[in-house]
Amino acid sequence: MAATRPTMKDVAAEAGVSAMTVSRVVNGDSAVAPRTAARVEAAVRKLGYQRDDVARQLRRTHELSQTIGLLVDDVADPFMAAVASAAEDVARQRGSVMLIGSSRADLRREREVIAAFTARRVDGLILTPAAGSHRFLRPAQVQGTKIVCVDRAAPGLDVDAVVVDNFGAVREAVGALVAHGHRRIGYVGDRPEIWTFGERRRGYVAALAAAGIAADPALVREGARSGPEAARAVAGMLALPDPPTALLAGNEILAFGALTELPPGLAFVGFDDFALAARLTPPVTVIAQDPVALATSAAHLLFARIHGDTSPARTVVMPTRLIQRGSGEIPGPFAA
Amino acid sequence: MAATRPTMKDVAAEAGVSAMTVSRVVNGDSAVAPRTAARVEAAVRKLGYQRDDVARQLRRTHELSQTIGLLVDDVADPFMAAVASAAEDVARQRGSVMLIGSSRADLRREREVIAAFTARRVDGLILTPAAGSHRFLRPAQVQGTKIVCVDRAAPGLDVDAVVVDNFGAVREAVGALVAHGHRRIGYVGDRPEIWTFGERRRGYVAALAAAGIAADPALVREGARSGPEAARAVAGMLALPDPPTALLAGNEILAFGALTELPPGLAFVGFDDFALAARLTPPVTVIAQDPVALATSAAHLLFARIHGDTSPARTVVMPTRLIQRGSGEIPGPFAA
DNA sequence: CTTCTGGTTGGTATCGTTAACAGCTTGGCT
DNA sequence: AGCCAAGCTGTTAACGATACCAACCAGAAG
Repeated sequence: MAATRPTMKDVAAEAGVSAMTVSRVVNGDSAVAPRTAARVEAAVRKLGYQRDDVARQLRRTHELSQTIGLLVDDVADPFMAAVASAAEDVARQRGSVMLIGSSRADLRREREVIAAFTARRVDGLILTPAAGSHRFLRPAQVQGTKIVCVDRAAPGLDVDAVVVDNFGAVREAVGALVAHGHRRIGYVGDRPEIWTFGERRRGYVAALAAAGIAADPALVREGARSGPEAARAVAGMLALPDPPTALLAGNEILAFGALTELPPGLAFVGFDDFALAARLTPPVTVIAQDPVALATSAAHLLFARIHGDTSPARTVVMPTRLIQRGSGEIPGPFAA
Repeated sequence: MAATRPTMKDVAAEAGVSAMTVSRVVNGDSAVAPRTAARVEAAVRKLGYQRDDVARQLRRTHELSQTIGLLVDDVADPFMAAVASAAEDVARQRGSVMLIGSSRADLRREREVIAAFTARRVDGLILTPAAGSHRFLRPAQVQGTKIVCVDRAAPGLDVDAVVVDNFGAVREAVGALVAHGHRRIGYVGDRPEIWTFGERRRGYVAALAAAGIAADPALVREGARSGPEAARAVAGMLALPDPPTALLAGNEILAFGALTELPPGLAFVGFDDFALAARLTPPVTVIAQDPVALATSAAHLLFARIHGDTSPARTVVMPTRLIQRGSGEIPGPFAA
């Protein structure tokens, strides 16, 4: 049957010493005679003892728990997966473990998961905040939980964030489409209430405005959260009497969906680079960002805060790069 | 400054009751007079109190910690990301949070992360075991930590596993290539010491043997763990005096790498389906499996164990499907 | 009036670990 | 011998929550 987990007391009895001595040995405290330490170590091995970090954390309430929490929309999203991988790498380097949760863009779910994390005394949180106010994080923050946002800013919360210039990147990409002779440019994005997608749409609108093109609401489809949804949105646009000649997809997942519906000859730009972009026909022009660099930077920032950095909250903006591979350079009807 | 986290004692003082009463209110115990409960709730809100689950877990040592651990090779791998997402979903449904770690196929790292997890009293572990013996998990298992493997079996450990028939799937796919007239078929895989890739190679070898084709070691490149490594492996094979006319890639990441080097006319089959497979030229034939179903099944199995299922360890085999899209049906030199 | 019941509340000990301090050796020095 | 320092080990009391039991109160029953 399930043997119960041995405690320091058990090890102490086995080795004929006090629990305190076991503690010292287990934690590598030098002030133990080598012979005693050897006896304790033998007992540890014999019983299969492992220190109980739950009890340890309780006793050492003012020390760190060496646990951080990561909250993303959905780990299955390749961008978020890269973020999670990079964040966990840094956590490991810093001797911490990482709790992970998916909000699925649902603020209530995000709240619940964060509550479960803070109840376990995480030292800090890395978030891709869902839409809506994150004021609810204030108490946790006041009580010492460090918070860093990645990919998105958190409305109503004074925290560090590591993001890219979504507005500028999209404005540039749409500007390039305009320069290639497009005036009817479609945009498929996720919910604009999510900071990142709000910024991207702003960039789209700004580029059109700068070119003196009136924005057509029929060419903007937002709230798509999956490939099939994006595909339907694109199909809808293409069925218009005056369909777009170019299209911008707001992220990798939406790009995949859009590409399934994309007719040849339609110009296309996607946000986020992906493995096979160069292999498609035509090769896909993308706005590339570096999720690993974003997350690594965010994680380092978090650990700096955890270890006492109290400087004012800052927002780190990482670069994006427009990679022109062909699909975005297909000339439009107004090409020179 | 960082206000310190309020405790039940603080709430009790604020509400003019004992800590015990606060505990009852916080945990929804009914035996509290409504007026008292209201006073306590007001104090909880006023102080921003949240129950400390670390202390709670310690006191309730024989209850569950409502925490599970997931250990994968690398969350950034799309297959593993899907697994993580699905596992976390189930955990959440079951009221648990999930710790995540990446082994990067390094057994030592896997051990360390698992130790950090068990020290935090996880109720169970979902693993994609790296190469090597997992005997080291025995003590944790004996002490009650439930373990389920997903995607891979764990050599030397008596645990549940949810996998696909990698051997049969690859044998079928390679058999199909042979049937299309190929005799020089290349294989790019990860380290065969990892159970899954061992099985896949066995399938490859068995299919060739069944067709009476002598295996050529120059056509087998193993140990590739990234796109670029797979690309180099493929380039190496193609530079042979007698290059392959067909190629099988052992997983999604390797397929992406291989595809960058793949000349037109070479038949190709990849293990794992991916979003743009149908969009490539030619469309890519794949062996599809369902990582979400695998992980969901594994997680349900784990929670069943956690909640007392003591039946003998079982291995669940989920289906794969050969999706013929074109690249795998390109005829070879021996086509009828 | 006493006893009892049921509903509510509080006290105490404990989970496993460790900080702080106390106590015991041993050996060296005067 | 006497004393002290250094090195090692043990004791006690927490950390914050809760299981268990005791105590209290009102009102009902006898």
